[in-house]
Amino acid sequence: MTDNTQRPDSGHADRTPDLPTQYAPADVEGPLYERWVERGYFEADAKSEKKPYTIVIPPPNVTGTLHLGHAFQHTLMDALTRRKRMQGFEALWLPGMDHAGIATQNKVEQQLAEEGKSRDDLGREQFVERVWQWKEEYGGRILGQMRRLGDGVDWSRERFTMDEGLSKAVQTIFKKLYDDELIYRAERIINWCPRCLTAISDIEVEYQDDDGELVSIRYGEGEDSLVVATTRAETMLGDTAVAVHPDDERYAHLIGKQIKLPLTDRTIPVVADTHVDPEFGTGAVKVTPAHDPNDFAIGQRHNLPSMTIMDERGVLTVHGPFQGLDRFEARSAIVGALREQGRIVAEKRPYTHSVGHCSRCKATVEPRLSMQWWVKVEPLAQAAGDAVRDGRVKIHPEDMSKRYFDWVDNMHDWCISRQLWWGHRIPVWYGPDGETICVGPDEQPPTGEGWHQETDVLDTWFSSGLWPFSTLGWPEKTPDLEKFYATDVLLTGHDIIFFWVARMMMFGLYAMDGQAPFHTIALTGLVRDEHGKKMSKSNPNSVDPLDWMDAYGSDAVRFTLARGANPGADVPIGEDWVQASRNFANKIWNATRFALMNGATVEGELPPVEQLSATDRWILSRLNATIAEADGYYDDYQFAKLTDALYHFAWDEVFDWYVELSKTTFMAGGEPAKVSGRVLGEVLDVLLRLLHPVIPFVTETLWTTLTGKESAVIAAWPKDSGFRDAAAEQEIAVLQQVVTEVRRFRSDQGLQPGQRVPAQLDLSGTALAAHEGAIRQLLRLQPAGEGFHATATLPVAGATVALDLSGTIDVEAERKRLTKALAAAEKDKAQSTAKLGNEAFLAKAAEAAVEKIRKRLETAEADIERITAQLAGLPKG
RNA sequence: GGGCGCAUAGCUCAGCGGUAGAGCGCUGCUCUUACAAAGCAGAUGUCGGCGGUUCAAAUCCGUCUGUGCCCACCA
Repeated sequence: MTDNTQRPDSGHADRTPDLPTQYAPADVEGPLYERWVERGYFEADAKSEKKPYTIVIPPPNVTGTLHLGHAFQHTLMDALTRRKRMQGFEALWLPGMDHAGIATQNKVEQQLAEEGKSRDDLGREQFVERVWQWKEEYGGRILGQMRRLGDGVDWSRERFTMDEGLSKAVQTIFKKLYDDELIYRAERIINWCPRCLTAISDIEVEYQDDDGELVSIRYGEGEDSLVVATTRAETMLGDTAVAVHPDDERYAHLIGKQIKLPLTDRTIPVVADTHVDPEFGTGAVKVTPAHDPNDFAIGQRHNLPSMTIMDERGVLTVHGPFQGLDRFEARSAIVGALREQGRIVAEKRPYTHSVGHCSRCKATVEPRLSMQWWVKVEPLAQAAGDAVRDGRVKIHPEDMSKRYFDWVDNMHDWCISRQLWWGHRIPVWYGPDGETICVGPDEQPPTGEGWHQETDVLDTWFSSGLWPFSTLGWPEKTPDLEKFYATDVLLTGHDIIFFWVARMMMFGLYAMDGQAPFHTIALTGLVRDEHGKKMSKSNPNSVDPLDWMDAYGSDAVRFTLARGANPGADVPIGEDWVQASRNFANKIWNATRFALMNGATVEGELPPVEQLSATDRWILSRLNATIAEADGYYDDYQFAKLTDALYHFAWDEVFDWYVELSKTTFMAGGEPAKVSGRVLGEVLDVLLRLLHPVIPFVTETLWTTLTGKESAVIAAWPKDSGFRDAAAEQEIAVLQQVVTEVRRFRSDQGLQPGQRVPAQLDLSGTALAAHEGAIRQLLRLQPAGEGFHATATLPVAGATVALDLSGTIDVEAERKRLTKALAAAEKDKAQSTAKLGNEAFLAKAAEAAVEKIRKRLETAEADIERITAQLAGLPKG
């Protein structure tokens, strides 16, 4: 099956794996993915007997392309579903896209603008038609990129929020909410984007500190005057009052009076309102009910009229010299005019204050009084909060739930109408006599003279709020809905808790009779650059993950992202780290090549324990412990710890030690080599399966080559056999200690790694007798022949290694080394003695801790004795 | 203005009461029966400052400083 990786000159003739010496991801990844899809591995079966495991994808915008944030979340979701599939669940990862109202409409409008046209030139129907065309032609590029990443989604269930079925879901729930009086229409101050020409919800407003200027303007004349401060001078033309605090003595004489509004022929009242902070500015506030949410509230309390002075594009409409000016032009013009009249008392510039911007186009939001549709959020939000409070839905990591509660417990009604054309049109019809009818999906809209449908569409988050069940067929009781709802995990960035997560909770609980849409909400951080800085399109640090996938393979990108995934925390990623991951993939690749060249196999039963060497028992013990560890991390969404554990087990233990030790066995041949081959086969088989959910491509290639089986995608998940062998682990730990210590000596002595040295090994104080051959091999030690003269004797962990360096020994280096070792041992002894002399410690510390210290003391004392003797035996310098 | 979080090796981060860890980077030696995208060995930290609790504190408490994020109707 790896014919695409074969090279004619790939070496040994006997049992040659068809693997080149370097892993070349590009050759493998594309074809593998398409094969998986063709074989239907990712298609879930609603009729299956298996337990379901469901994740719905946070639907990317149709306009979107894959960025690192997607790659990150997709990697984790893919790993979760792939593992569950291997564990025998009916795993469904459902893909799809969001129609993304404003974003998409803007895109197509831009396109039209290039043709010199506007949406009005086309008219609503044609424009919407055009958007659909755009979608067919350019939309959904991200879907191809998801294939590239390796996302194991069920393409047969791909959904789009504007699909017929999903539109029906929207209409159904709208009708239900309307009938339950949870949807209503009202005139309020809303956030208006003068560029997109639509209302937007509170959370679609991004606040940022902008430089403005705070001007103080004198209103009224003489005695009957006061000074107000504002950053929005242009709105003064719409002022209908000035407000002061009721207890503010400075203005007590003015309350209730009318004062002259400059630049107009109007007079406005001075009202008393506790909202005013007497400490701030002059303690007097101009009140513009139609253009400021606070002022609107004041207006309501005092029955003030609202005067709208701008049109939907932010152009002044009041008669007079300022008519036709844009709001920003008007601001400076009006300040200029006031200055001429001597009414500007003070100016402060720049004055930094927080200004709202449209999250879509960054235009400054204009508070605007208008008629909109609202969801009455209170009962829904209550239920959404309770579901988490009573533990039916878990938020992971847990401290993120505070944010969730803060939001759902203080939610304002949700403005759901948008003055756009692209989206779900509100299913309400207005009659000639002022009637309003909400039309359900199975009802006929009213016909006849004078009836017309609401022109507004719904906020795009309205339909995405239905995503966990609309995609499964709701409102029909489909087998999918039956089988796969509620979903298991919602995995998404903490930045859309409010936009999306809370809304799905509200709608899910409401539509599905109190059954929450997911059991667990796993919140991830945001992807950052290698210095922890935010990546954004406007920053040069922004990276296209496709570039990295081209250079290092999808697996490398995936592994890097998973490795950075500490729950809820932001993920820094840099190209160096992707390289490191690629190196890891290459390492596994070569280790598997080595194994195959030495007869590693998965054929037959594992040999019984009696036939296994300590080395074999050690690695199998560690292997099973690693399975258990990996399972724990997978279950807890601890991807950083998971990948770290597998990385170190694979590289440090299997590749650096087990494979190295097994070389001796393989060279010797015979039955032990066979046993080792079977064990190595087992270790790699399991390891590759453990890694497969995170790095599916390399592991698939290697695993199928190793096992000859169809695919790792449908392989069984490894099970911890429970086999542990503490004695073997201890034995190998001692072996490692001996080898490392002697290597350090060799290195200190300046010996070249390959240089053979005659040596005598005394392993009688250890359990390492059986490993002498391996130790000699790892340390390049020759048998001590005729005339052997030990120039250095190294005592390590009960073993003694005597080396003959035939007078070439560097006495000074050795003295230095020994002195250092002696100091370390003495420090250890001192610390341990102190500890053991501490009665409070002995009384309170755990038995194991005390035992550990005793052992340390023992070792230290033995070391001091040996090292002292060695130092004494060194020739004088 | 409120809330939350973070300060540990040059960089990015684990550890969260019992001898300071990882990856990358750095130094030296190496083509050694897979892998130089590698191997072996090595160096590097008063765990942000100051107090406190404890036999024992990077780890718990207080406080200060720096820094990041979220929320809020700062005219």
